[in-house]
Amino acid sequence: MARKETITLQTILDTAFAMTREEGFVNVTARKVAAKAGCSTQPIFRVYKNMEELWDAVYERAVSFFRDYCSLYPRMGKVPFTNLGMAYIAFAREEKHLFELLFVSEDSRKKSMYEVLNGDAGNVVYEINLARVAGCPNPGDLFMKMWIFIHGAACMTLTGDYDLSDKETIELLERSYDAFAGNREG
Amino acid sequence: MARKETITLQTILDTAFAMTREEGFVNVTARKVAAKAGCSTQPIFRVYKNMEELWDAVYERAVSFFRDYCSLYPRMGKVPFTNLGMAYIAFAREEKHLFELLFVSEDSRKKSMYEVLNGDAGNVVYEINLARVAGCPNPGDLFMKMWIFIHGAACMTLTGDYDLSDKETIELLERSYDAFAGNREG
DNA sequence: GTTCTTTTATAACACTTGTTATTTTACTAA
DNA sequence: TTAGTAAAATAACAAGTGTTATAAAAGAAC
Repeated sequence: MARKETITLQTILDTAFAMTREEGFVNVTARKVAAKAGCSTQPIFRVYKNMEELWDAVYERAVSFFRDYCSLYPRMGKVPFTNLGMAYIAFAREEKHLFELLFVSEDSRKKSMYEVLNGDAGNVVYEINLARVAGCPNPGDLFMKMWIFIHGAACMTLTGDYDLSDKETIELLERSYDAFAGNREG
Repeated sequence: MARKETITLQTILDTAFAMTREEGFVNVTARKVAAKAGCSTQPIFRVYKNMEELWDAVYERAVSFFRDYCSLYPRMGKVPFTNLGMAYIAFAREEKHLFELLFVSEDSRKKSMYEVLNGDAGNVVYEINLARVAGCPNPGDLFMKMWIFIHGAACMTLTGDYDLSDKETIELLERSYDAFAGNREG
């Protein structure tokens, strides 16, 4: 009955999300997305009402991407919060633009940190319960301290002010946990 | 011999810096600065070769402003690093746009964190020596841990994910210091 | 093949940016 | 008062943005 659709919503969203990863959210403009997708700007405005809608979709995809990234990250920590912390810091190093969008930007659509962290898997709640089971008397307070520390390391990674290896970072997190938990240093 | 100068370099720099504090670096455009200063864009390009030069000047002023802010901040901490840490976190809360420019942005002119922290007063070196005098065996390592924590709290302040009072923050920093230093909790 | 419909491309509008050419203004020296 | 000079204002250019009006293209039904 009519011309066949060649540029789909998925094509556009995929392109825009890839651009966010590579060049940052700010560079996701109508013309640049169109150029990357090999079409004019028109197909964008057929499937999305306006750019705001596309940006919303990209943001939501970034949230999902982060949650998948964390749940797929190899579990290597011996103490609570270390798994999630290592994934978080690695994410800041490997996906700078996404980390910036999700956790440091002033973007109006930004969710709170804990909203992003608590995905379907419920990472934070899971980790806190893990700590409780491990015999920690005040796991919520301990998580807060640990997360301030982890977030600090991640943000410094982003700006190049933190440059420890994974091995060194694990050690650092484990020692910090012990310190916050009140265990003597070994 | 000629017309008297009415819009000086100082006027323009003051205006641009004030705008950075209030609206952020991104909003310091030629036309907006001119509007705020009550003139056309022409006087800007008389005293500065281009906007890049003005932005450079604004950035340098932000660095000075931060250093003054820290050295004027009331000293309230009982343990090392707490003074600087409290000032840093307060700066993130009170001067969001400046903090963003100096410590989290991807701006090309951004100095490293430690370069900014080590002003004429040599804050970091001073604090580390203070810790050494206080009998700390490894003040450099201790500072690193403390500063990751402090930076995390400051960055979370910026995004609204941290909202403790000054009193609570001091306590938090002092306990963290004790924890990192290996002192038992009281 | 013709007609109809939807998708895509082209072109344009209105706005913002840095920057520059031109004109106007204000002051000083003679 | 006049002439010269530097500062400031006006206006324009080129490039970028989101968005939309219009034209072209491609496939389906007849």
